[in-house]
Amino acid sequence: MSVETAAPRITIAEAGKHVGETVSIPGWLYNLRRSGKICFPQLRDGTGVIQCVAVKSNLPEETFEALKNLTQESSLIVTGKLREESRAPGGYELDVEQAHIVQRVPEDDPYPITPKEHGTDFLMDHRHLWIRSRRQHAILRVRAEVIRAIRDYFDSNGFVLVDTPIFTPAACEGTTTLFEVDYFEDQKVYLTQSGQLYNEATAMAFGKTYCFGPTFRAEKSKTRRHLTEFWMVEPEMTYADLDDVKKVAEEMIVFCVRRVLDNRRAELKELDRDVSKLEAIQAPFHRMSYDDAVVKLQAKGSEIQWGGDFGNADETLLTEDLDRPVMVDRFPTGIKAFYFETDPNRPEVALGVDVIAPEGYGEIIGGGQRAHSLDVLLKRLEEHNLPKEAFDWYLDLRKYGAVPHGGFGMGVERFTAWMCGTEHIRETIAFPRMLYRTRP
RNA sequence: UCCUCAGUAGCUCAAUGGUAGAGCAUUCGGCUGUUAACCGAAGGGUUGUAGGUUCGAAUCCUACCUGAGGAGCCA
Repeated sequence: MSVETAAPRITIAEAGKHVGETVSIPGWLYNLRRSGKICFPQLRDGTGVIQCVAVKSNLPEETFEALKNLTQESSLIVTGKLREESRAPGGYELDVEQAHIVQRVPEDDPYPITPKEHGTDFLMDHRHLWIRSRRQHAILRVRAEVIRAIRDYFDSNGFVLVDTPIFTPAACEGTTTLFEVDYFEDQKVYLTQSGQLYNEATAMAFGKTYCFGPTFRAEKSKTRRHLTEFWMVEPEMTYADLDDVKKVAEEMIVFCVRRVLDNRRAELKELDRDVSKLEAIQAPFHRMSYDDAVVKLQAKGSEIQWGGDFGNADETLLTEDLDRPVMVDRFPTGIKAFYFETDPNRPEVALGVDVIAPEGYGEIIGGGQRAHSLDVLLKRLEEHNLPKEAFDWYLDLRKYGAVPHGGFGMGVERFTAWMCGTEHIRETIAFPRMLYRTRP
């Protein structure tokens, strides 16, 4: 059963197509300005905000009084005629003829988030309401666009979506950063930190696959770039080498940036995002070896030595003079996970690649070519002190038709933060999970 | 885990060791074109918690709690 309205029901986003018509719009009171015998309720409905005009002399007494004294975020259905209006924010205005108040927010317990400024702690405590605000609303719409673009890219380029489990029996890579969960019969399982090992199995079955879902990292990282629960897309390709991985990463990023620019212009404007920075994201990206990156960083004053991993400041330094992402490859084997293929000409470097976004957004993609020889993998497990038995099924992939293959993982929130130009990753997911925050 | 900063009205913030303040929000009054409207008035406080110094503490000291920023860690 659908909700009854006095006139044909439309959304605010559709207002332009109904100028001159009498329509009903269900929504919530975003803000209200009034002046004696006229008032301007601003209605939001999730698709936009529209200013309404209620004039005392044109309305029944109780309708005007109800509107004039309405409280912020009260739910209501307004009915009236739409017209273009240059004075109204948004360009269209609705002359109220009827108003049905669905639920009035009581004034002794008013909506806590006013149009004025608030602090981080307060807003995070009210995250369930904060997502109604224009800025948060815009960010989450960009996120949805990013996710849709990612899916479209892989779906239309021969990748098959095969999702991997969230409960996993052991570490994919390291061991210390896993959330442990009680399973039946005193068993322990862990929340996935990457679907990659399973992706390697599915890619051997389908050729090209990807998984896309939540990922969990029990790292005690307290930075503006870390969540304990985040969404990651991970493609995996067979008969592919490091260059193939880099090419797909580059193509996918350009595709997603284009989609955001094409479809979420209004949201980027709401966020005051400098879109020229995003227009500049074109192939080819900058390409650089780890060796050259270390030299460049040292020249810029970094303390980094060959063999060390980049810090946050290093990533920013590396891209500060660049207008598009940089792909850094061939990292020291020692700082990469056990499953990376090594360079046949230089066993001391791994065939991994990080894609580092400009403007200080840091690593958005990590990936590379996987070791595909059984002997190499066995040796590597030993070097990393990992139990061979836990990886028996994974090692099967090297016994039964091993081929060169590779892939990468991209964090959706970091990518969205980059698109939106947000300071902190916590705004790019509806209900962020962080080191010291799991509510609401 | 470490470093730094912060905690005062529902919110954002003021207040030389000496009477607890403003704006917004709420309530009441005014205004027929407002743009985070404006004008007038009212209500609203155990200054994060527990100790200590002092004639006197929001202010100084100690511990703890909470939060923020950063470091480390980080596929």
